[in-house]
Amino acid sequence: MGETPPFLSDPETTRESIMHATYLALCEHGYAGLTIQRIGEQFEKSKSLLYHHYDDKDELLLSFLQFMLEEHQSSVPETVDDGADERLDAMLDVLLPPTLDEEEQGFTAAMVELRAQAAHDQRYREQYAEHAHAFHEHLVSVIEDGIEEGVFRDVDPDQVAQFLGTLTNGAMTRRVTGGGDESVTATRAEVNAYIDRVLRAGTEGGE
Amino acid sequence: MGETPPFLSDPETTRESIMHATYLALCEHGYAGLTIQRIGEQFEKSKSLLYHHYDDKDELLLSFLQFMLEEHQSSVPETVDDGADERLDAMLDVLLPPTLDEEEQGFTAAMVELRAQAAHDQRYREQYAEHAHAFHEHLVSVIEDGIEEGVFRDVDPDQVAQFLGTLTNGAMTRRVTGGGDESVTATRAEVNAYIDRVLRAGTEGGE
DNA sequence: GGCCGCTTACTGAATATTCAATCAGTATGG
DNA sequence: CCATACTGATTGAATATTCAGTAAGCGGCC
Repeated sequence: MGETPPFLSDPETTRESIMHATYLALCEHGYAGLTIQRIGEQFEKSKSLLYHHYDDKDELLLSFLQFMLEEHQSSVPETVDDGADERLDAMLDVLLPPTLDEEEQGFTAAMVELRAQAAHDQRYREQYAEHAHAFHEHLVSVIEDGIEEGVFRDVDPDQVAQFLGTLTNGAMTRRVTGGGDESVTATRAEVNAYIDRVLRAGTEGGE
Repeated sequence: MGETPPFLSDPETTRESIMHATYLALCEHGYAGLTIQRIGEQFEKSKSLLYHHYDDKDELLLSFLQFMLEEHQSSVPETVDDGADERLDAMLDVLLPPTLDEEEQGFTAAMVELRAQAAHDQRYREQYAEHAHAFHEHLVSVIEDGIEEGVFRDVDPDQVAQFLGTLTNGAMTRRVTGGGDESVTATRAEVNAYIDRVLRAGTEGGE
């Protein structure tokens, strides 16, 4: 846990470097133990410099949340040349991989911890609502495409997208909070059953 | 937020009272802001008394986690006289209600925040793994019953239970972290589609 | 009954540590 | 020479935890 994720392995700006340090401190100590001191320890420059770039801890952490959400967003592929069913499959493969390497594990844990803050912090909630909305729209458009292409049934794209979003959220959380990888592999397998039976058009109820 | 939940409205022992105070402090300040001082503020007796009943903050919070998990467990119904499909439906109605009152909202938020700690604290992870296992077994037995009764297809009970567990986890998290109630109502509706098409036996692919 | 000794529940003040944040001051580069 | 990047020392508040001491219940025992 706490490995350098590839996306910021060599930060170019000081602010990026601070985001990097914050990430490492979060992985090591958890959100509740995330202090300016500990961020400073992971930071190659001095602790006081943090206050030169951010007004206070609050602003730093909110920036960090945005930073992480952007990173997460950019990890979901946006293929366009494939069919809708293949695009959906590709998304689910990225969102529900059978295992995670240490790096991905740390990132996922960080995301789960950050997300939980939204339960009592409205600004975090707003950030997540925005982020979830973008992801939702992405899913909706893939499903709509599938319906137009005739590979998906005439389902309610919004409803299906919420369903899949909930599922991927749950899998992400579960994996790093006691569920283990097997909870995700089983979920992934059953999602396929769902897609085949509920979503996919074709010879109705094809066994 | 921070209403007294019915399950500990009038604590009988001092330790129960401390759990109550901890719950209120968690609702008000979040896990990261959960200090002994603030627990003491919600507690009718003195702050130092906390150390008479618990070795340190760590032990208090771990006890609190167990306490909350037990409460959560007891909120899921265990009907026996109904058919398996009705029992499953009843469980999902409890786990994915269309809305939450303020009390339930606070409880859910607290559970989500606590759970996230498991991402970097192994003891929390162990507690959750145990809790999740019990819930999983409960689901499995309902599904197995359904298969025996002939109301469910011959699915893999373990896989389906993981799927539904992931789903309910995700819904719980999502609702209080920016998804809102509509994400859950949509999910609930689509779970019905899943149950009808994938799980339920009978006139195959019944529209 | 009434006093004793022991345990348990409880308190308020005090401790050392850690926290976020400030600030005066030093480089450095255009 | 001015702005920006940066540092080390420092402040005061908040932190977890301790501790000496009070109050109250309780079983025995003269």
